[in-house]
Amino acid sequence: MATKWLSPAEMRAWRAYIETTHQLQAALEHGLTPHHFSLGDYEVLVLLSEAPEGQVRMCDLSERLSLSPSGLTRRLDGLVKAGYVSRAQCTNDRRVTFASITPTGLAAFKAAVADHVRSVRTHLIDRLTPTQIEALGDIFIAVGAGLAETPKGTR
Amino acid sequence: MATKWLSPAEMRAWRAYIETTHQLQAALEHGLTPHHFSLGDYEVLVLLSEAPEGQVRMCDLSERLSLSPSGLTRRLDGLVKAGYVSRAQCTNDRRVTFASITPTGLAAFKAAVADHVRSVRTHLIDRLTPTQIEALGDIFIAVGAGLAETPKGTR
DNA sequence: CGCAATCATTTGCGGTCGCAACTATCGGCG
DNA sequence: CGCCGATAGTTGCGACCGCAAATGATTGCG
Repeated sequence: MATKWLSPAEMRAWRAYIETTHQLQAALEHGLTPHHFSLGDYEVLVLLSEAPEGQVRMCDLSERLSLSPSGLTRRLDGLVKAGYVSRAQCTNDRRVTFASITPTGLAAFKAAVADHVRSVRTHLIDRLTPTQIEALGDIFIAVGAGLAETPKGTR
Repeated sequence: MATKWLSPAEMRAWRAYIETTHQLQAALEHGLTPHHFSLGDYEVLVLLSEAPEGQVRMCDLSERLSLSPSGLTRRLDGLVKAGYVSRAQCTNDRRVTFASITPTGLAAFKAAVADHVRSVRTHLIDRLTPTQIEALGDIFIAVGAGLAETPKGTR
């Protein structure tokens, strides 16, 4: 079967994406170090702080973070040890555990948000025109939709 | 100082990017498992196979891969153990070692390329219009340029 | 020339993550 | 009611990676 190669424009886009995405992640990670937690920890706090009761089932968290269950367990371990998150058993279904943000965690999160937003701006948003920002959203929503509809076996 | 928050469009782009990028990487990684190496290994082989003599200085490799020196050492360890890459001392400057692709490595790489390109197509390229592909390249080239010009201390 | 700063690479260490296996719990169907 | 399969979470294990320190080699300046 003949392979359909990438055109120059496709190659350019693909390489730019692959080469830059790691650097961008590292830069954002670095921007959070003064606050003593990682980008992954930050994302947990984002989701918890947005949740109605400040708590989310582990199961749902791992899916929304694209993290394996064990990965989430360990990430929570760190946040619990830091006092930012606590675990709460669900009385209704005793299999499920809620991750719940503590007042300390919420305070730490609020203290970090401004820095992080500034970081996202300087490294990503402010580099782009409004048209490009629109396109960026469109592109990754389309790609995400494609990944979501792919059967899990084929992943 | 007042924090400038993200507009809805900016938030949409940022979230779509962050949430999708991990999944995309995982999907591409998964597509290489039948060939018994990781996306990181694959990227090493790409750079080596493109190099004039099939060899690149460790130093240059680590920079082009956005990998720490130690990370590259370990990644090469694996590739050397697999027989895909060999280390060669530079006679001119005995500090440097070249990573050099072996015939076995080249064969394994060539066997994987078609699968990988197909994977990139199905998960990314074929989801986008030509206009979006152009925009994707522009966007990450701009972001990459911004990251490159940032002083290292600020990273 | 000779010493100090620099550079290229490796190693020890700790942290993060995924997979597979295990435990505990729930739900449905006979 | 009782069992089987599915679901939620944790743990053992191994892989990968970054930082800091160590080693060996080179360069430059006095």
